[in-house]
Amino acid sequence: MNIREIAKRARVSHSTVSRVINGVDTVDPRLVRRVQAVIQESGYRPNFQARALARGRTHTVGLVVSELTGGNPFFSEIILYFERAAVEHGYEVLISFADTETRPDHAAVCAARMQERQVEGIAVLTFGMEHHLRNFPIDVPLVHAGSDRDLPEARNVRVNYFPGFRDALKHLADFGHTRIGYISGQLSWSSMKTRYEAVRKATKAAGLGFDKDLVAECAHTWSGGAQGMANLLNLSKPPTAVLCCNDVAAVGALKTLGARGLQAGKDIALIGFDNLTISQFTQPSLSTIEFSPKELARLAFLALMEEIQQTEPKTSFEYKTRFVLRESTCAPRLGTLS
Amino acid sequence: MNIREIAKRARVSHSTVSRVINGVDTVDPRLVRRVQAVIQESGYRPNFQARALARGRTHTVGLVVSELTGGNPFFSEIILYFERAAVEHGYEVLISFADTETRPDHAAVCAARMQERQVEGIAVLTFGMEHHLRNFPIDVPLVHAGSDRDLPEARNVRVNYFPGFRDALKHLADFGHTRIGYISGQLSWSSMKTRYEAVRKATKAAGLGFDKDLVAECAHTWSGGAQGMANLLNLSKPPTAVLCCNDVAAVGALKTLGARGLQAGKDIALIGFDNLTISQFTQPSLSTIEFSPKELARLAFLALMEEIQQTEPKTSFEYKTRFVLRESTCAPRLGTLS
DNA sequence: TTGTAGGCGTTATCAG
DNA sequence: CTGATAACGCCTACAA
Repeated sequence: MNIREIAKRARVSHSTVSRVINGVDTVDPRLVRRVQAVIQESGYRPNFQARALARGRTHTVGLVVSELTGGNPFFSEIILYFERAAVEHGYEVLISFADTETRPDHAAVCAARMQERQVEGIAVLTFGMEHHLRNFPIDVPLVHAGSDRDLPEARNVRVNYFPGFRDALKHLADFGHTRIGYISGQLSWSSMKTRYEAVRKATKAAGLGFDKDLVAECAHTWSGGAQGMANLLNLSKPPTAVLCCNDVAAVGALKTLGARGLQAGKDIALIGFDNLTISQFTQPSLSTIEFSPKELARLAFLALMEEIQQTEPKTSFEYKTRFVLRESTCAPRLGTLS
Repeated sequence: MNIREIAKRARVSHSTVSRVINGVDTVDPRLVRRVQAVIQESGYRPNFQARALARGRTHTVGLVVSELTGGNPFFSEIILYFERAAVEHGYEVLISFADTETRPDHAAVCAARMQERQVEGIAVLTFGMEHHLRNFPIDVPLVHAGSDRDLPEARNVRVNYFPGFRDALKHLADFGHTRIGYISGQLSWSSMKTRYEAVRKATKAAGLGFDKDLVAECAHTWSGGAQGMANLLNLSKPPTAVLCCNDVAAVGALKTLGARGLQAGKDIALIGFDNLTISQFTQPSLSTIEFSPKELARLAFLALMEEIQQTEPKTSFEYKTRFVLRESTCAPRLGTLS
């Protein structure tokens, strides 16, 4: 069933059918009705491929996220809200998971595949692996998110990690903590590097000394967090408070604490990052730093729209992190006991 | 940069270029080299839209999942593994989240949108809301997953809920439990209804009586689980063991237990469903029933391939649940104390 | 206001 | 083995 068939049945030319479909208002109302009736009863739907080919626009965008984080609800929500924003703007989204671990250039491969599909733009939200795209000339609009500065290679939704960490560290300093640990993701991920720097800066801003020995570099996963906390507790002088690079790692850290008979919010202060729904349901609930996938995904999509439409002047999109106080923090105890 | 431009530069017809691109082996090797050289240096990539139009195949499939579950890692992994299987077979995937809560027909709307995009098939993995598609004539191959029986309206990856629940209940019965609660998702979701029936059947199979009053029907979310457990504990005679419709709800239930000073695996037995990664990181770790998104997504994709290729005879895909023992179960205590 | 003709970038069917 | 030529389904001047 195509446009010509409809035309034949409605006894008009296929151009007229095309006009009706596209709401051109110079068509005789009687013809409009006749055509629409035929469309109705035949259940005809225009072929998007053909339309895209003719118009040169696909109304499709690509979204590349990191595969490592498959079990991390953060990315699940990124996808959800990105898709929602896209649909609201009449776009469809092609999804791809990049294996950033074993194949650093995989995100580029995914992006290239999408480009063949004529996507109008691509959001590469891998939070730290974007730089591998530089060597691949992708010539559709590209958007990243997560870096704290403007990127030379693509539009970026900047993330200001500082406010969240600043208030978190101020909170800990007020409690009297001086030995503050940090469970970091692998610093080869630029986003993890950026968070690390933000922690360092925030520590100093809180008037505390930053101690590299209290940084555990692990995978930013459930098990990575568990490992990181184990490493910190095994130090001869463990920290009295610990920040984590994300909530998933913080949940892993909680597990290690439990296994050693320690309790966050009582024996040690623990702070996560992301403010996932789960952080409300841990025991104790997790103080954390909000990094809303909903907001980020929305900003990323809007930035992508601007790139596609070449809007000028460009809006400067920035996401500001924010400290969320719950139950997992307390005054120093571990250090003072030992 | 299109196929004609390449043809001009390589001094051949565009048909020859097409042949080279598609690896037709009757082309003069010298021409092949000449064409490939031009393709190389120009960075030309074929236009998938045009190719799809000409071939009548898009090599694209759709995946519709439920939006409610946005914060649930289960769906994040479903998407990941479905995409992976698709890419392995040379397919790209269009993703959509259906708002199954407030718009029961939304999955159908999403599917219709995808159909306009000429997807070759659609997997609607909403686990319980599929029946709303019946009234929408979608005429591309459709696959569902989660029902325990073959569906009239679409191919289905059957899930056998029984083995998992049977072993779970046997385990509880061996401990001596007789009052076993169940935190169910809303029974308007057919998948929740099916799980409920499986629990009932398994309870009887374990030689126990099934008590409807010990079933709490809530949302299958973190907070739903918390609420469900609260409801059960508020009974005049609470259950000594509780099953949950999924792990996310079980984590919510753990939260309620903690708030009341109770401990799973000591004061009360708790069993989840899904075997999400997080179930290894709760405290105590969660005994659960494995419902692997990885395997399910893979089976769903394979079933979809069969539907698309109209393979005969059809493979009967069934996923069998399996009980996973961890630390959250114990002998009855709560009831015996009161 | 309507219809005719040409084009979007491919693939596929023919002669040659 | 190669190259015209005609689809694929739609949009859009341009002409009527």
